Amino acid sequence: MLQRLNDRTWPVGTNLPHEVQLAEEFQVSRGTVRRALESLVDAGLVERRRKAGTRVVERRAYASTLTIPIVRDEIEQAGYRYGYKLLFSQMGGSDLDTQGLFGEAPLRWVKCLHLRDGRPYQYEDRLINVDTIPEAAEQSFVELSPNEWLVAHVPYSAVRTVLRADLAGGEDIRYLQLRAGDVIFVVERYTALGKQPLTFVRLRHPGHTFQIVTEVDTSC
Amino acid sequence: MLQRLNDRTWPVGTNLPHEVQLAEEFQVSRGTVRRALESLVDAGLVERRRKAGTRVVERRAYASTLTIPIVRDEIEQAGYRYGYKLLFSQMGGSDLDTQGLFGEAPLRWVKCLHLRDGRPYQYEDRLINVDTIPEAAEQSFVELSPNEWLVAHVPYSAVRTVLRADLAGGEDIRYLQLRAGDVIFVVERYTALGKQPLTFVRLRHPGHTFQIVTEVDTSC
DNA sequence: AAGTGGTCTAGACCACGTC
DNA sequence: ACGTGGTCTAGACCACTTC
Repeated sequence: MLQRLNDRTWPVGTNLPHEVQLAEEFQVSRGTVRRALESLVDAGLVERRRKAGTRVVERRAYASTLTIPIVRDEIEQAGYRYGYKLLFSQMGGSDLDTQGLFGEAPLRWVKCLHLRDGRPYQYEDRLINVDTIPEAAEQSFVELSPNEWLVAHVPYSAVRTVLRADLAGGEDIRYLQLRAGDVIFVVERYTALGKQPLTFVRLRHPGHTFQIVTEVDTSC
Repeated sequence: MLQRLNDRTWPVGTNLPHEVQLAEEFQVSRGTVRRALESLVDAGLVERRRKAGTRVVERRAYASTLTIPIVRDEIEQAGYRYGYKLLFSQMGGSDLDTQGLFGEAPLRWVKCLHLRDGRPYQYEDRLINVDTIPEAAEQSFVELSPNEWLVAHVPYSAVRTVLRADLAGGEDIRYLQLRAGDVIFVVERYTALGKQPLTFVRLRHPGHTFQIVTEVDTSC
């Protein structure tokens, strides 16, 4: 079926035969046809609706998958030495614009720096909801970064990610050792478990050393 | 099962009971348990290996999905007016660094501009492999952008995406009407069908008006 | 070697949404 | 109303990989 989609035997807009017909044609059971069709849906190649049937769609979605990396692994796997420094930690307050995401919940506010071969790689500015993650109040984050601790311990179900480019500002210049006019790559991430807010983080990378690369291959 | 993962009845590192046991416990058939477990694998919550069993993993992968948008839709759905202008088109050559991705294949080289409410929104610099997409030689791309035409007509199976931040250079300043020192958000995308290269594109957006937002919710 | 997940079958019934 | 996809079952057998 994938081959027929790729060689445009079934071009965009076509309806495929229904499950029972496909099962007969390929001499397999309906269940097997279903699993195959489901994987085509997952790959974003067709869409299915009851009664309407299975339709070939334009290929655009499902291009790439972003991950929440452990910065340490990211750096070490690239063959560099990882370093970490806690810059700041307190309960409550923050100049981050959280747009009321956390309501009145008590927050832990942490700033830290991830280093690659001793040089600033990422400046992390984070808020943690102590209502939903009470253990976060006891963590010092002196040795272990919030990033690493959270990924290891706290499950989430919803993520919102924003990627953008920015110019280096005051804290970037100080912590990331940049100059005014330098470029910053910003990742903001907000995670929740169900409707409970967990954490919001703003990650700032020197633009000249950082990029996100994703690869996907859904080949035949 | 999702609930047990979220409330850490089954914490990271645990092995789940095997399929037959779960089937008995939840009073369903093994097939049903399997489908549920498969969706947990897709969500990146567990990993499974024969004989070794089903294991709870750290939650980091599978955060967000990037799409290959049709720029027109992206702009119009945000409530703006879309505009398009072909800047340049020829066969062969290019100053883009394609790192030998296309080998000796004949290429179509196109530059164009996507406008939002009359203002430059995205500067597109693209190479199309005419060996694998011969129809691309006949398209003028005067009315219809390569982006739109390709998404509608050409299936792909592999995508490589690079996201980064940059400073505005010569062409950005001219086409995107920016000033030296302004920030650019760059998306580079390379697509292929199997091992056949299809197209490489570099998209440049004014950094102050552009960001990528992705949301995922795998809630209970 | 044994135990786990992986694949397949044949059949039943359900539920949605288009016609 | 009816045709399509969606869900479930009970069972068989296979294939990998760890013990």
